[in-house]
Amino acid sequence: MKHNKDSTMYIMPFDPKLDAAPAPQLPVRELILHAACQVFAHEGYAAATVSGIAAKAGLPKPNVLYYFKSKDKLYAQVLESIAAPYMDACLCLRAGDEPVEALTRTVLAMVRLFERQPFASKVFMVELKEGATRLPPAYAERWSTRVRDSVDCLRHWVDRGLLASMDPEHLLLSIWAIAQSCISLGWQVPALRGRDQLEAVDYAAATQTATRLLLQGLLPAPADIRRKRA
Amino acid sequence: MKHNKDSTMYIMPFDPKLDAAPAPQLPVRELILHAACQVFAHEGYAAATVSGIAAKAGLPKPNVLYYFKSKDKLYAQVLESIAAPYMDACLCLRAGDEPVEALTRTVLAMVRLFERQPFASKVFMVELKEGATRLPPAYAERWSTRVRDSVDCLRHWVDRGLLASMDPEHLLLSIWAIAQSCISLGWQVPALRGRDQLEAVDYAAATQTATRLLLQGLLPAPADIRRKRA
DNA sequence: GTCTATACGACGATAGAC
DNA sequence: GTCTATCGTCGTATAGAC
Repeated sequence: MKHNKDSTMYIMPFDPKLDAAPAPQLPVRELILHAACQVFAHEGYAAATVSGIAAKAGLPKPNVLYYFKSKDKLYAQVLESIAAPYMDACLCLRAGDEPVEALTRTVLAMVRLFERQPFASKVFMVELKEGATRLPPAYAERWSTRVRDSVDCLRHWVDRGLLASMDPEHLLLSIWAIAQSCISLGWQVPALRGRDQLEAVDYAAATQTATRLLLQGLLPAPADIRRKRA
Repeated sequence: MKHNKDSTMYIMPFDPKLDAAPAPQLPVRELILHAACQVFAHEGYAAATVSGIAAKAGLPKPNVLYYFKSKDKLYAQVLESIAAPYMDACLCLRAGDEPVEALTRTVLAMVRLFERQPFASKVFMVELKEGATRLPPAYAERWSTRVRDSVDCLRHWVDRGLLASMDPEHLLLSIWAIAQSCISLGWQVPALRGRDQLEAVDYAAATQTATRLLLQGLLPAPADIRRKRA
């Protein structure tokens, strides 16, 4: 174990709490996965390069391809190494649950994940939006069935009048989108705030905002009070 | 004007109504922009290639670079050629408006745009999420100021009690995200439906879903009725 | 304006010394 | 396991004939 031309980039999460444990000494394989996750998060799959990942990890390029045979497989491994928590966070609705409690729990779990693993979250959510086509088959299948379960659950709630009448598939997408949009100011849209102001996100506030926005829109309309402007 | 090796891909929108006018004879420049828009929408900026765009347009590769000097500039031109309607659709909130009416109008305008220009919409919305860094400076500045105006408008409404108490920046992002998520089943997430089922989206239903979801969550809570399960 | 041929670089991946 | 050198491919972009 030599490598490491530039000691300043040995492991460099923005915050000690961010993503995987920043243990000073990490098995090389984990080290590469960690670096790859950050690079894929920043650049996206297509724009990311093996050289860039190697540089981030402080290794020469061939070392990366020694552990993972190709860029494609490395990306798949990254996905596989992070997928599990997202299954539980994004797809934890069950027909027996109480809707408000279950949806609150979903939002909370998602935001928690975003907080602890911002890079992994970016990678996974982008992959989701692109159809999860690169998820290893085993995961993809489990993902699909659990998506169907969640959609069925939402439909069940809608049918029983526990939720407003909406298309359950759109609804599931919207839940993810809302949870994401409430924490994505840091990642995206510098037009909204100053330039490159990667300021600390208030995750507690994000959770509250997302939950509020989601629930009040999901519950059956109680009384349609529309206050007019003074 | 010769080119056009393969007449089957002269111009090939899935639907005659989709994106720019499918006029059988289009100025070459427009033809390229049209093809580029589709390719960028499908592959994203990084993965798209000049060859691919040329093929889509039925032209040899250098012709594309004759009209637009580089891939970068071509992309910028695509953005510039489509940006205007999105300024009006995404950022049409004014402090004097009635919130419910204004927000309904926003959702309607966005979904309309998605319906008429699915490719352009994909390109623009992705660019937005990446920080709009490639928008030509002139547009970027106008975009920023109008974003600030809309955020101020939302804040104004929140302060006056016309909307629930929420962070206005998150709120603006969420509005866009909800509108998008209600029409994005076609583009994304084949895991939700069958494989590659690019079925026709019901845009009227999407509008209704998004509006319903958004408004009921935005309005000040009238009475917090929570129906328990039977 | 149109198009063939090609320059040039970057990237993914491999060979093979240590 | 680690790393230097390098190969083949494909990308953007250009030269220059028609």
